[in-house]
Amino acid sequence: MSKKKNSRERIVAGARELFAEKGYQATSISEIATTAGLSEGAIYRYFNSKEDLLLACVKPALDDSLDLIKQKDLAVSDLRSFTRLLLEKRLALFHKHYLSYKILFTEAYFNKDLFKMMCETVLSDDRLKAGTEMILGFEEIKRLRNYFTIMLSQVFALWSIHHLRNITGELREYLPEGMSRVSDQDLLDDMTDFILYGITENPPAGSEKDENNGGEA
Amino acid sequence: MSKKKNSRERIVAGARELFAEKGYQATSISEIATTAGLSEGAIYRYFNSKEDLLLACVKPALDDSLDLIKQKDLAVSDLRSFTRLLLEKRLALFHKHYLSYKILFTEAYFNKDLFKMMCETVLSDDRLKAGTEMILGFEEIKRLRNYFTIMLSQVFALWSIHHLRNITGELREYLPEGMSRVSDQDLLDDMTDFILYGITENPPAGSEKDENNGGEA
Amino acid sequence: MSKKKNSRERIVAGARELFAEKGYQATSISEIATTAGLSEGAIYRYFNSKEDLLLACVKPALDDSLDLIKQKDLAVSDLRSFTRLLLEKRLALFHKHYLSYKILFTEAYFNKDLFKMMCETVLSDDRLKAGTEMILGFEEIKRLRNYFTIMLSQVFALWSIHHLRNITGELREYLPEGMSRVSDQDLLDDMTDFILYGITENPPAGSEKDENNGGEA
Amino acid sequence: MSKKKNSRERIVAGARELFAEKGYQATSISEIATTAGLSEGAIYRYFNSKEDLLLACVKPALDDSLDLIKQKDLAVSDLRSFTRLLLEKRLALFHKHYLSYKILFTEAYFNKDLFKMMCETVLSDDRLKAGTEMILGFEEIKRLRNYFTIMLSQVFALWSIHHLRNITGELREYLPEGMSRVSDQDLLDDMTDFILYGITENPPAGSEKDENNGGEA
DNA sequence: CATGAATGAGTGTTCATTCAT
DNA sequence: CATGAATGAACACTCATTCAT
Repeated sequence: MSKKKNSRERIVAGARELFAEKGYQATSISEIATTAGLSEGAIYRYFNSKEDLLLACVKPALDDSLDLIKQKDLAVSDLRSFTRLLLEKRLALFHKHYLSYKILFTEAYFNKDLFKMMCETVLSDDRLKAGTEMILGFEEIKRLRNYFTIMLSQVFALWSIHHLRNITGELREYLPEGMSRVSDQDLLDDMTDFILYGITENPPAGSEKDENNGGEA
Repeated sequence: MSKKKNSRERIVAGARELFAEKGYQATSISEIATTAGLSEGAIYRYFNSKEDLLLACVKPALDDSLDLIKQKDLAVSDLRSFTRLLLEKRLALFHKHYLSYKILFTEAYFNKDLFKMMCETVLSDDRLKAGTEMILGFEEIKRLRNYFTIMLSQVFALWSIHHLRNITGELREYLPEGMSRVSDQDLLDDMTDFILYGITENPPAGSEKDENNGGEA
Repeated sequence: MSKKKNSRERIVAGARELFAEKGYQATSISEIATTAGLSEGAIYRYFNSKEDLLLACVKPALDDSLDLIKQKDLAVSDLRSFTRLLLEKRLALFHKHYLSYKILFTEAYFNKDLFKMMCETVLSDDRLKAGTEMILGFEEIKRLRNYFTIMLSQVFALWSIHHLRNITGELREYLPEGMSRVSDQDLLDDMTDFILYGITENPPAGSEKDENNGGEA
Repeated sequence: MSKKKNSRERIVAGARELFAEKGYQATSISEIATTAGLSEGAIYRYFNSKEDLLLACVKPALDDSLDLIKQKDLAVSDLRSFTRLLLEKRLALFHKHYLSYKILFTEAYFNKDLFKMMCETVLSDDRLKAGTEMILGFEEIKRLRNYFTIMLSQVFALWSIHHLRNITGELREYLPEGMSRVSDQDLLDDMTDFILYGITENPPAGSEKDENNGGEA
C-alpha cells in the first residue's frame, strides 16, 4: 500500500511539475511516466485518463482554497487586519500550490471540467455568502459598488506579482536590472495599504505595518 | 495581390479566433484552413509554420500596445487624469485585441518566442523609462516603493475584470445572479479612484463624478 | 480443492459468457477476472494463456458433441426416426452449449487451435464412418450423391434457426412483426419433414403428427 | 482523382482480404496500410475510423444483395425454376462477394453498425414483401408454416457448403479424402431438388435438371 | 492460493509538414 | 496561387502477461 501510494504521489507530483512547466497538451504521458520512474501503462492503474490526472494535480490546491474563508481566524474586527489576513492567506496558498495555480490559470479556460472544478470551489455559494457577510460589517468601505469584482481582481493582481517574482530568471534579460525583490511581508503590507488607501493617501496613524510581525507561510 | 492579402488576413483572423477559443495546441492547421476557406497546403504559402502563424496572430496587438505610452496625449498634468487615461488606453486595447490578449496570457508562458515578443514589447527599455519619468513628476504618490509592480498588477486586474465580463455566459451557472454589468466608463472611474484612494478614502471633492455608496452585486 | 475447482469453473463460466457476448478479442482478462470475482493474476493459476482459456470454454461442448453419434439410441430402424433423432440431439446440444457454439462458429475460423479442436471432433474418422454406415442402411434415400454435404449443411441451417430464435430481441426492430416462435417439437417435426420430403411433397400418411397447412409468419 | 480512387480501392480491397483472413479485431491499420502500399496516416484520409473501413468493405456486397430479389428475371412461373434461380443468384453473390460475406457472418454479431446494415439490407420490408408475394403464388407448397424461416436457413446452408468448399485446403488434414468437389451446377440442382422434394422423393418426371444449362457467375 | 502493481509492445488515431500537380 | 494526397512521428490508451509479496 505504501508502495502504491508512493507511485500515485510520484505521478501526480511529476505531472504537476510538467503541466505547469510545459502546459497540459504539450506534456505527454510518456514523459510523466519517465519522471515518475514508471512505464506508461502504469499511469493508467491510478488514473483513467490524462484529464483525470490533470484534475488530480489541481485538486489539493482547490481543497485548500476552499478552506480559506471558512477558517475562524478570519473573524477579525478591523478592516485592515481582515484585508491583510485575506491577502496573506491567499499568498500562502499561492506559495504552497504555486504549480497548481499556474496550471489552473492557464488550462481552466480550455478544459470544461477544470473550469467547473475551479468555479465550484472559488465561486461556491458558501464562500460568497460568507465573504459578503464579513464585508458588510465594515463601515469604512466607502465604495462598495464593485467591491466583489475589485477584490476578485486583486487576487489576480496578487497572483501576477507572485508569478512575476517566480519567473524573475526568465525575465532578467528583458528587465533593466531585475524587479525589486520584495519580501512577502512587505508585499502584503504594501498591498493592504494600496487596497485600503490607494497610492496617494497615507494610512491613518497607528494602523501601520509595524504592528504586523506575525508568522507567514 | 489583393486576393493574396485577403487570404493571409482570412487565415490570421480565423486562426486568432480558433487559438483564443480552443487554445493553440488544440487547434489544427486543417481547421484553420477550413475556416479560411483554403486548403491545408495553402497556409504554408503565407506562414512557415504553425508557430509563425501564432506570432502573426498576436503581432498587431503588441504593436498597438507598444504605441500606448508613447502617445503625446498621455502627457496630462494631474495624476488622476494620467491614471485614468492609462487605464482607458489599456481597456481600449483589451477591447480591440481581446482575442490576441487571451492568446497571449494563456500561451506566452509556454512558447518561448511568444514570451520573448511579449516581453520585448511590454518591458522595453523605452517604455519603462518613459513611464518612470512620467510618474516621477507626480508628488501625490506617497508610496513609490512598489509602484511599478503595483501598476503592472493592476493591468492584470483590469484584464481579469474585462475577461470575466466577457465570459459571463459561461459563469452564469456558478455565480449567484450574474456579475454586475458595469459600463466601461464606470469601471474606469471606479478603478481610478480605487488606485488613487483605495476602498476607504473618499476622493477629494470635485474629482469624482458621483457618490457611489450603493449596494453591491 | 473444492475451492480451486470452484474458481476454475467460475472463470470458465464467466469467460464463456463474455466471449460469446462480446467476442474473444474484445474480452479482456481483467473483465473475466472481475466476473469471476478474482484478480487478473489468479487466472494464470488455472490457465497458461487467454487462448488456453478459450479452448477450455469450448471443450465441454465438443466432448458432448463427440458422444452424439456414438450413442446406441441412434440405432433406430426407420429413416424418419433416425433423421429426427439426429436433429433432436443436435438441437439439444445447441440448447445446452449455446454459448460455446456461438464462440465456435465465430472464432474457430480465426483460431487455428480452436479450428483444429473442432475439426477433430466433428470430422473425426469414427464419426464419419459410423454416420456413413447408418445411412447406407436406408434404402429410401434416393439421392445420396451429396448426402453428407447436405446433412452437414442442415446442421448449420438448424443452428441458424436456433440462433435467430435466441436473438429475436435484437432483430425485432428489423423484422415486420417478430419471427414465428415455433416450439422445439414443431421445429424438429417440420425440419424432419422438410429434409425427407422437401416443401412440396406430403409425408406418407401416418408418419406425421399433424397436417400443417396454416398461414406463414 | 484516378490516383485517389486507386488508393481508396486498394485500401478497401486489402482490408477486406485481411478482415476475412484474420478477423476484424486481429487486423491492424498498420497491416492494412502496408498491404495498400501506404502509410497508416493515409488510411484516415479515406476513412474516419477502422469501423468505417469495415463497413465500406462490406457495403458493395450488401448493395448487390439488395438488388437480388428486385430483379425482374425472378418472375418465373414455376416453383422449381424460382427456387433454383434464387439459389443460383445467392450462390453467385457468395462467389462474387465471398470475402465480404465471410466478414459479415463472423463480425456482424459483434458490431452493432454492421449488424444494422446487414439487417436493413437482408430483412428490409421491400424484400420481405416481394418475396412473400412471389411465394404465395405457388400452390405446390404444402407446408408454409415456416417457409420463411426454412428458406432463410437454407441460405445459411448454402453458405456453409460454399464456405466449406473454399476452405477444403485447411480441412484436408481432417477429412478422410477431401470432400466431394461438386460443380456449382450440380450443387444447385441437388439443393433445388432437396428443397422441393427432400431426400426421399423423386422429382416429378420432366422437371429434372437437364433443362438447366443456363450460364452461371 | 491469490493479489495487484508493473511492464512493454501494441492499438487506433491525429497532425504539422511536404510536394507533385 | 492553390490543392490535397501522403508521410511519419507522435499521441493517449489497452492489455496479456509476469512476479514479488
